[in-house]
Amino acid sequence: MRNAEVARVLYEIADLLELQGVNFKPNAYRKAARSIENLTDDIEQVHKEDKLRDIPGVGDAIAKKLDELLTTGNLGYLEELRKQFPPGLLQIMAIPELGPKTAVHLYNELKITNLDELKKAVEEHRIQGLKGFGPRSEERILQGIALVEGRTGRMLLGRAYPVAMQVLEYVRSKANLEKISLAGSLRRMKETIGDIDLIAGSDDAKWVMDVFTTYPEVEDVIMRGPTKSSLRLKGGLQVDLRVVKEVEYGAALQYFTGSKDHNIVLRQMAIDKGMKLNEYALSMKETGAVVARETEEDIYKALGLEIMPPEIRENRGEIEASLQHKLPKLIELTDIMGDLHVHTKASDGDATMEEIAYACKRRGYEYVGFTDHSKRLGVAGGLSVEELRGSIDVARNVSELVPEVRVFLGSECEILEDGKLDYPNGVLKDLDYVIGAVHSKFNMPKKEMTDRIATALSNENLTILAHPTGRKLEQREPYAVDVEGIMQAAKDNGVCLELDSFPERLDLNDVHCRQAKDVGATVVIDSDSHSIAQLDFMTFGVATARRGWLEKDEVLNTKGRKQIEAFLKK
DNA sequence: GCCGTTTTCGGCCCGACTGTTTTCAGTCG
Repeated sequence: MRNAEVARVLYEIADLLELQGVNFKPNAYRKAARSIENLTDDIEQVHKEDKLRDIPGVGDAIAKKLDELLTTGNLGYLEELRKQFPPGLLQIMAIPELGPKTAVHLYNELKITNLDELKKAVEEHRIQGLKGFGPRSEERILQGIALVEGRTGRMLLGRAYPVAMQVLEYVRSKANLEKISLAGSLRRMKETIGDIDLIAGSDDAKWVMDVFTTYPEVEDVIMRGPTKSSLRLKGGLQVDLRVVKEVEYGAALQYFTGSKDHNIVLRQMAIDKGMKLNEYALSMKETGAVVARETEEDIYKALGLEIMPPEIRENRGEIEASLQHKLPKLIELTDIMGDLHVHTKASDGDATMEEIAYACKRRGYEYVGFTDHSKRLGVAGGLSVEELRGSIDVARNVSELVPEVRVFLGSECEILEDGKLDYPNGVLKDLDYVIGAVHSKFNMPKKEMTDRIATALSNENLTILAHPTGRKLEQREPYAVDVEGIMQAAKDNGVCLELDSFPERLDLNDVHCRQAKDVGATVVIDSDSHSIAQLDFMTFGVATARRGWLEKDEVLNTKGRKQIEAFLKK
């Protein structure tokens, strides 16, 4: 069972306990679930080593339940909880502004057990009669149902980020604001986000709110208060803006950037110093005297910490590292010297090598690597051996046309079921480098998939392992594979692990990057772009690498042209 | 249900907004 699956079970228990109306237990289960999601190790391995109790938030009771779950694949406790409420209530709880209390209330009073029955009850105006509900409630519920039914889940970082930057720039310029920033999971560059959080510091909050709520792309103003407003944009994204006084900007930015777990530790540190930390300031508990608030730096400093980049504020050891002055110096987008996974018109991309080479020159890249698909991937225009040989000449010509950018010719070569590559070694050795990729037979058992990839890694022509787990966010689970074993094998064979920057992929993910760092395997961050515009996806790959604590030296394509030439020649 | 240089019980982050309340509960982040 994967960590994410185990976490999902605990989240469901938390929701069901919340329906029961018990206190504190739901949060205890959620904390344990988050820890397991963030775990670098495989939960099954932790279980095998009898170390479940070492996971933060896992005590005797939850450890016992995990043991049952991981041993039998089932959990009696969850089955029992499920019997107490109809499953539809969890869906009702997914409606915004409708929580466990209301869900149970509707169930007890009107015997409403799912979204359809709720919709019917609203349409027949049976909700209005209940205590605490009016006509407005019915309207909100109806909107909420439509939202839940049309919802695909969380929004990909790569989709939300450009939208958020547009809103931010609009408010910044129109309201003439200096102090405005992304906050929340988007500022931390999580791979998926729930909604867009913005924070502004201004002594004229009303004016800022006027500007914000009249953003041209607004579908619906969900709420509008003096310091906090929420919009739903035409694309369905929700944007929240919180305005605080100018002097409070740093405190608010820190607070609303999170993560929740990071802030809980910070607040505890404040309490230990006789202080209190909230969105307005770090202040003395007794007197209320302000200790720090204007900048994030001031707040971290007053707590005895070095400030850390938003991407690592997840309570995964960054606070300890800060205390010991051992924070990593994270890789930055400007460290990237080239892109080694780019598709062209020859397979399923939509630009020519020449067009892409010029685009790379404009970006200041020193090199680019073209890696069209291999023959087996017919659906994506995989190249025959003859076509591949032909593209070697094209690449040479482009290299002469655009001398500022060194052009490498590689292949995104299928790793077949037996671990062999899709071209004979005699062909592969004529390329500058080879990226191996799994695009077929995702359902192989773990051992077989691991052997398949390990075989490919041992091929002397392989340079990079593409998107190592094959997951696609909101679409496809990663295939079953021993990730740590693969990382070790990659390191031993001198093969780099790719961090594919495509928004659906981000594979390796942040936790895997951290694992690669621990193992000592080299990571290469690629855009996997199929168009010129997609070269920009590099931003999200670098952000994910930063979330995984990677530093410049741990990433292959921070090296300059000469070093890469030497590396690929080996 | 978890956790502990204020330990084995008694806490658990805390403030803003909404709707329908005539003072607040529920929800959210």
